[in-house]
Amino acid sequence: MAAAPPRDRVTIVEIAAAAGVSKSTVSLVLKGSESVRPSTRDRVNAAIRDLGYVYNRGAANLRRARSNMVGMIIHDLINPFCAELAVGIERSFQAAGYVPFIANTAESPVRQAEVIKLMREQGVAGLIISAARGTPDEALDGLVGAGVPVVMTMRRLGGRHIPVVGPDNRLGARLAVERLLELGHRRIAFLGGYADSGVRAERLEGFRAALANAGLDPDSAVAIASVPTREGGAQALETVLAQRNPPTAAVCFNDIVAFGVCLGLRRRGIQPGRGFAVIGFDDVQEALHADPPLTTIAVDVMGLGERAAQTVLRMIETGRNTAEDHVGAVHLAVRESCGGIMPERAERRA
Amino acid sequence: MAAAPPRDRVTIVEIAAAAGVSKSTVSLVLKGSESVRPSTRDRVNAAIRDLGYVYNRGAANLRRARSNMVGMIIHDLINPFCAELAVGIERSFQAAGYVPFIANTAESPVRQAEVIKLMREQGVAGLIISAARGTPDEALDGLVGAGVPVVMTMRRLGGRHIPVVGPDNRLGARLAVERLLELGHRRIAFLGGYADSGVRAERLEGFRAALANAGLDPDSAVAIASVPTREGGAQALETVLAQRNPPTAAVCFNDIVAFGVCLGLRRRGIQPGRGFAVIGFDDVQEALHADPPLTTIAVDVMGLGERAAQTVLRMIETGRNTAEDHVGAVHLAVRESCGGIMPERAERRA
DNA sequence: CTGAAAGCGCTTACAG
DNA sequence: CTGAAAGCGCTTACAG
Repeated sequence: MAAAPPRDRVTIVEIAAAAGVSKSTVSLVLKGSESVRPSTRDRVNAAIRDLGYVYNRGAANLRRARSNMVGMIIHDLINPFCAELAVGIERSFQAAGYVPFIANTAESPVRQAEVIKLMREQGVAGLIISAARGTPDEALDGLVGAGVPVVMTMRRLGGRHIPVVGPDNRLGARLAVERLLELGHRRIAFLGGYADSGVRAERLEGFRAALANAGLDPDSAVAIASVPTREGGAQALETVLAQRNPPTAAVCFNDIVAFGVCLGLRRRGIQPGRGFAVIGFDDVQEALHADPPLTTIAVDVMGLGERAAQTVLRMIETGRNTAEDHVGAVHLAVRESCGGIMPERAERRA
Repeated sequence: MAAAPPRDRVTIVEIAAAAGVSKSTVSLVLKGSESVRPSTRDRVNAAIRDLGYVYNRGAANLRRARSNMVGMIIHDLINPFCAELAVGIERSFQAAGYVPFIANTAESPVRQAEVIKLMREQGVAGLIISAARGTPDEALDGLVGAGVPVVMTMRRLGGRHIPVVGPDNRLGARLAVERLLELGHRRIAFLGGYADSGVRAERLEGFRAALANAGLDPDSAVAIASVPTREGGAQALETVLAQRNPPTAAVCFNDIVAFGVCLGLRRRGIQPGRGFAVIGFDDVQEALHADPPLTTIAVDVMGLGERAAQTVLRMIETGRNTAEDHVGAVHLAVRESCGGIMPERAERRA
């Protein structure tokens, strides 16, 4: 970073001089204090306008020992689910007058550690993090130990009391299975997601619970892990279809995997929702416009993002650095990929 | 913003006391100065470690009248193209030791104005912006007038000399048309994109130029504007198929529109690439995994993002606040949606 | 209702 | 090689 020629920024002392008051008074006007005489206020504001004054928030933060910056660390910004989450978070922060730093770790714990350090140095008032895969349990200890409010989204960190905001993974998976059972499926697979994923573990738990409830043996149901991508979904499908007595339906780790499963089905000439039922998880925007439209567990990502933001905001403003977890509502968004709906349309297609 | 209980941050004076040196020396150690005796340096570093010191970048920035923050303003972070762009930009900034503020304007010029104000107050050293639709030409005058380096991506602002980094829209569209002509198509439509979009105007220009080159009448080729979404694409397709003597192929404003066109085709029982050729623009990650894989103009978004970042970085570090435009290379990524490739596979499918 | 003074946590000449 | 002093642009008691 070479030096740029110093720009002469106009400061409150110049405003004070122009308005014929002290800089204390300018500061009072800036914060909208009631105790400034209107005529003085107007003079100051006129000077601000005329001189093109720009408030220096950094200086103010330093003096007040408080900051209006908040951080958000996202594990994969290119994932549409994460992008929607980020937008929801950002929206709330902006509305509350905070400015969000965003950083994408691309699932790298190393990068994540750097970013956390940077954010601390920058003096963020609080932080929301969707942790990279393989994040060590102690990754946030420094931050939390220093009293910085931290909220996790989606993913939990082992053994730490950090509030988590995420959807009801167990219930979601249960709803999906129940739907498939209603439609008459008995051999249902769980497809995709990293084997070591905590979110996957929860979804799988709901999946198995629903099977057990229905008197089926949850342990006999296949669950294939995969990278949570389209390719991963397609591969998981191949694996499962190669088995003797293959399933007739799948609950997928998430929508992206489900898209991959649908792709794989179509490659084999099977129409998703006709020959094989597919249900996703998340309800990303694309799900509605997929072909066929994807039945999925809607989690209201934006809402979760907003909730996470509200939670840190409250922690910041009350000075407490703990909060309750939030388990967000989910519901089944029934569309064509699981079959059994809109029989008239299905007829027409047949 | 209520007050949080002030945290007692450890500062360089405490480090200085613990190490038995002055704070000047601590500062020197912090910046890695050569002129500190190794034994002193080690003592200081030990104190830093022991006391859990965190550098206060805000204070440093204030004193140095320089900042390590840069801003990026994105018009729609949920759009995968924009997300990839953001990631490319962020990567370069991080690598250069700057910390990027990111803001999503969701195509709102009002929001954008707020965000620009906030970033100025925060003291960003430079800014990259993909402007919201309908941004007034003077939106960046304040910033630029104050000498803040600004680079635009993708979209240009009328009548202003702000460097723009974007793909070669004209060439891209030309390549697409040329391919379709080679494949024997003669009635080719241009589908999607807002009618008032500058990017669309450029792509359309390339489209028409290619037709004219081939001796076809560019004015007789249909161009249907639409919102640049899947729905928009599907509607544009409907419009065009309803005409007498409809086209047999389409160059689409972007990949999202192209996905919508493919969706619309399939709804009508037409296989994209067999009954109707479709070419997109951008080569978002999804294009490769779409069904069928989308032929499209690859623009190397991440590379454009990195280039934009390098450009502001150079402006920041040289103190100049102009730079050349960058017109990024493009190429045609041939896949199945335009037909004419992989005849063996096509045979097998038939 | 307004001003003088101190101080937030750093860096930067300038001495020595 | 190291220290004392000034100052970045604000805010905050404290007087008056």
